[in-house]
Amino acid sequence: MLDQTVDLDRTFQALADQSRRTMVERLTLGPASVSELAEPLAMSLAAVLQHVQVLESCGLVRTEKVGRTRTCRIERPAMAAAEQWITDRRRGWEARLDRLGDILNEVATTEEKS
Amino acid sequence: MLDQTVDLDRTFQALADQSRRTMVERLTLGPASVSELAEPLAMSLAAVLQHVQVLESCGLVRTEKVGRTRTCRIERPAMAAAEQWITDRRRGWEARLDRLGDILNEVATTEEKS
DNA sequence: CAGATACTCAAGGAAATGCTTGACTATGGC
DNA sequence: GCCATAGTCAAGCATTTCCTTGAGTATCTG
Repeated sequence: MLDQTVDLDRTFQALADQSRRTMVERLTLGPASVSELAEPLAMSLAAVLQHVQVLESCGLVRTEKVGRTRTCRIERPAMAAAEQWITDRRRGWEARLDRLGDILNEVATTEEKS
Repeated sequence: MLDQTVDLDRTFQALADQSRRTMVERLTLGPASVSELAEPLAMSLAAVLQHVQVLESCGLVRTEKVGRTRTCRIERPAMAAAEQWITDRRRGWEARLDRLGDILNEVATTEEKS
């Protein structure tokens, strides 16, 4: 629980790349091999592998090698952590706007009374 | 609508740094000056300014200079876009798990029948 | 066994990041 | 006017990122 900072760094960093997001999008449709992930991308297989390793190192993806092919699949928790951070911010900030609204209402009411 | 790719790149990239996330967290509590954002961070003001510029360039933050102080405030849409991308993935992937569940159920039912 | 497939590893290079320092410019307060 | 405050600009530097190429290594397929 202590290195959530580092994990979030890594996770957001991993998502900050269109190629990797494309891979993640593909993987939400189901597991895929490295070559399958590479297919829509204009880069060497070695490069794709490096991306897979980035996704793996932040826990967004888990891989397993069977025979000569490595199968990749999405891992929920990492994605959830990123989502959580954002929703937490939104919540805090919506709460603030609510309070602001309350204050404005109160001011309006007070004005009315006077 | 075409450069959503670039924007998402930038936005996730911006969030991939603890210092910037700290600033964003602070800003969800309300607007703040650059020095205020700098206060909890162990770095020069110039560095903080550079972070602010990153947050600004991806649209997460808007700033306005009045007198000698620059006030920063959060901008919803950029954050929402990042959140949206993640929730979209989750949805697609949950839908898939549902279909998978359906199939498993169907198989189970068929097995039962036979 | 031979050739094709599916990665894997290592080195290297261009560009981007995250800082620093030092010099400078506007404001604001007394 | 003078000094502190709040920020700005520009170099410069260490690291990291994203990709390449070239040379492997296993694992199928016929």
